[in-house]
Amino acid sequence: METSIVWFRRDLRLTDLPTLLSAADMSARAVALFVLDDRLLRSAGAVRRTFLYRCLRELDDALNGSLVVVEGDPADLVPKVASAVGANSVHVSADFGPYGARRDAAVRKGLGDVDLVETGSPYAVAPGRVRKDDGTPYKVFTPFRRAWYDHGWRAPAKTDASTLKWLAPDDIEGRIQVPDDEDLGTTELPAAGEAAALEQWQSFVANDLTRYDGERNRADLDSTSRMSVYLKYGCVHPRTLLADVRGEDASSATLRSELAWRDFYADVLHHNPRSARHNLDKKFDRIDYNTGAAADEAFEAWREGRTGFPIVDAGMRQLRAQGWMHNRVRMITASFLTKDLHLPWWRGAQHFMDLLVDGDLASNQHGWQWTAGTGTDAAPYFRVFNPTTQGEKFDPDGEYVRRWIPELREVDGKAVHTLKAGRPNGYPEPIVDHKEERLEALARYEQIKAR
DNA sequence: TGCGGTTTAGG
DNA sequence: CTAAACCGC
Repeated sequence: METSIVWFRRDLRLTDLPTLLSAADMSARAVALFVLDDRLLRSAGAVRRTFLYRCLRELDDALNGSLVVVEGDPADLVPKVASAVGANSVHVSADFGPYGARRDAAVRKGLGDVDLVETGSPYAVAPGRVRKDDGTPYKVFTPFRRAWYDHGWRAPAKTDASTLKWLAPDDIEGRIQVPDDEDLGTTELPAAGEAAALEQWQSFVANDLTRYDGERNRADLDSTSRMSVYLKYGCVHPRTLLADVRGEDASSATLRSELAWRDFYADVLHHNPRSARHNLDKKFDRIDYNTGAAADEAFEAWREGRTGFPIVDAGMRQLRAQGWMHNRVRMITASFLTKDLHLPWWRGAQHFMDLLVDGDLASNQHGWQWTAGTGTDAAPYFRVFNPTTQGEKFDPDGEYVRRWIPELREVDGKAVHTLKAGRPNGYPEPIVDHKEERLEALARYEQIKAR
């Protein structure tokens, strides 16, 4: 009898299971396997580990308790489980990036005659598939999006895991319970799992989609889709979302475009694995960053939300409180770190990856590189966000700042952004002069441009 | 998903 | 005269 393993990676996609199973003719018996990968877990941060555990518990419920969880190195454990259950094949969604490729090679080696079958990707179009006519990858977003849209994608699979015959062998060595939640202090996370994802999505489409294009940049409104964390963990597939936003209205088009950014950055990282840690555009390797004790102190003030720039501090405090930050504010805080504090983007990107529950290597690192001006299709070097005018524009009544900075709660309206009447309750003076540091950033970019 | 200087519409 | 539109960096 045919026995297969469905190896769930970090993406716990229930959505596409029937498709991948029918494609593989896995009607007989299947083991649902998740490997708690030491190396990935350590780098994830407590917030993402805990959210992952919650997703796993939900998945286990959906599979009637037959999810097999083991802990360790996939290169050892996947072949071991395959051998224990006499599997003929292992099915896993495609991965990318330096670690994913190395891990796949190691797993494949251990499997011997057992097939390792890639059964899809957590993207509308898998990384590497959208290419120019000459076969090279796109380096600019807009033409990528056009080609991505022309390429198209199949309809989402229907979720019905209950029709599958899941095996839950008890004698698998190292099988463990999903770990308990870690202590997150007062951090509040969204509900985990596929049901929560679909509920949030349906509520967004019914109530907020029409306002999306006009209001998604407003930090003070809950006007974004909040899908990032569910996409990250595969609680929902982007094709499921795309199937619901096929309209020609501006909001549907903008939402599709945001999903195209996600696919674009995955594609960029797929073709340039080094760009997870290094400047994609090498000419920026020569740029002068601040270092030493004063730089570390500034970095600490940024991380803790006490830079004296209200919109920046509000964002950094929201990040700690929710493991999430509004996208517009991510750009503002990132611009501040790179262009006002003259610190390298990877220091900020690391902090975001430590705390963001939706932290995704491709989107995070390339979002940062976009702001820093070092990435593919990056913002031009002369574009420097002014934290005060950005605050006035995207938090016009100051509600967002007051929500996250208690010291400023008694300041009325948009005056919280300028604080001309003073800084109450010990809220700090600005740690830098934005006008000066903007010119300093332009001068440093000018330097590397010269040669 | 800039900024700042210049042009121009409108009163 | 003001503010929005325009435009080069």
